[in-house]
Amino acid sequence: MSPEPAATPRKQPKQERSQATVEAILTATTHILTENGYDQLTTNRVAERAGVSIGSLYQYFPNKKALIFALAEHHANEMVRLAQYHLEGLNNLTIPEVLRQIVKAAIAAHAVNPKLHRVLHEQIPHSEVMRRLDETKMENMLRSFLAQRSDQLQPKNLELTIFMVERTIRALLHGATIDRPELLNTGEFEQELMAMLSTYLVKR
Amino acid sequence: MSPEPAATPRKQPKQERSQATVEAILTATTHILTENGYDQLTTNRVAERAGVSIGSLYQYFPNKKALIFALAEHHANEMVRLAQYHLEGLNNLTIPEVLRQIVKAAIAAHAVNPKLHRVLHEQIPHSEVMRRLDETKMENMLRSFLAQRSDQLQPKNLELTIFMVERTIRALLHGATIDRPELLNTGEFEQELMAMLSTYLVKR
DNA sequence: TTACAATATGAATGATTGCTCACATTTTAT
DNA sequence: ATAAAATGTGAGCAATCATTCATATTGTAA
Repeated sequence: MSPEPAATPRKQPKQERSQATVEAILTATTHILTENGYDQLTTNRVAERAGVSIGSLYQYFPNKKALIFALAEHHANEMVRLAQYHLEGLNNLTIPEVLRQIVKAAIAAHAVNPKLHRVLHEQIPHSEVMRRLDETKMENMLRSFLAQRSDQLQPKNLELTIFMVERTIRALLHGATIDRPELLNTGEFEQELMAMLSTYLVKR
Repeated sequence: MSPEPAATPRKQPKQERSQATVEAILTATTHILTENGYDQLTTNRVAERAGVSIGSLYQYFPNKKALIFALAEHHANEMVRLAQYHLEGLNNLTIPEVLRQIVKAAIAAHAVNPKLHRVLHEQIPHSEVMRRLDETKMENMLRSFLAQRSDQLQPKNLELTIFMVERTIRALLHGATIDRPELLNTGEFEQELMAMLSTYLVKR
């Protein structure tokens, strides 16, 4: 990023002020999206709801797309962060055990802000970039887990397997979050999803 | 959300002439969407490309949303039609055999117009109604297939199973169509998807 | 205090675009 | 042939909305 002077970092009150502005803008965007939907999202309305002038908004976001992208990125990062937290220290587990943890992690990740998640995915025109936000990190995590256990794996083609498993988990969690939220409370859904992946992946 | 405007065609075309107009409009919409994308889709441009006046467009579609919905509906119907064609006379097959046919049917359905399918799903804000277009019929077909063979089924909860299988097939076909089109040529993808569902569903 | 930088303001603009409507043309029915 | 119905036309209205910019306020450093 910008070149840092090698001095003691000191809190810049200016920074705080503008930091608060940026946060207010992102929060307002979230609220308008979840409460009113994408077609009610105008930059002027965001500014108003954030208690900030429209000029300030354009001081931190060059345009509306950038604002939405920043929000989507933030949300994706939160989801990944939470998932990673659930996936620490899985080194000595078997494939079924790993899968159970991965499913649990995905469930937790989708609980970050389901309403926002829904709007982000079903109302907002997705750019190429945006579509890849969640995807890549999950694929990498899966790759490292599965590659370590390739001797226990039944399917031959690792990359295809990663693709299938990642998409399956994401689609089912996504679908449940949006259309069958009641499934997320019972352990049954978790159990069956894990079972499906498990019976497919493990050598018998 | 804002109150939805009527999505029903304004006028039922009686003469051949108007039938041709409607088709020209839908075709033009398809072309603009696939060649230029959703944010280039203006009603005036559609009319121009269709070789028809803007007034004529509004004679058959009350508003832009209705135009898009009509196109989405038409496309979904085509997909279902093609799928059903692949799914006739499966009465005496085993679950794995049925699954193979279902996967084949889904592949065929996604080949109807992949570019349009992509744009429809990733660039266009989806209404509640639109999201359900493909879903329901596929679920019903699955229900009838699986219910007939419940004695061979390993999972207990039929409705949950239908949900999982339908979403899994759709997500993987959708994902492959959009992000990994090369997978659709090899039989490997078909084989593995079938294998995953099969090992999960069938009693051992 | 003073000078400067960072941050905030919001009325105004400019461009886009969905959609209407008064009227013209073509087809059908009698 | 004539009326009525169906269909077609496109200039222009009206509203929306992203974005700008000239100006004001606030904080920092000397």
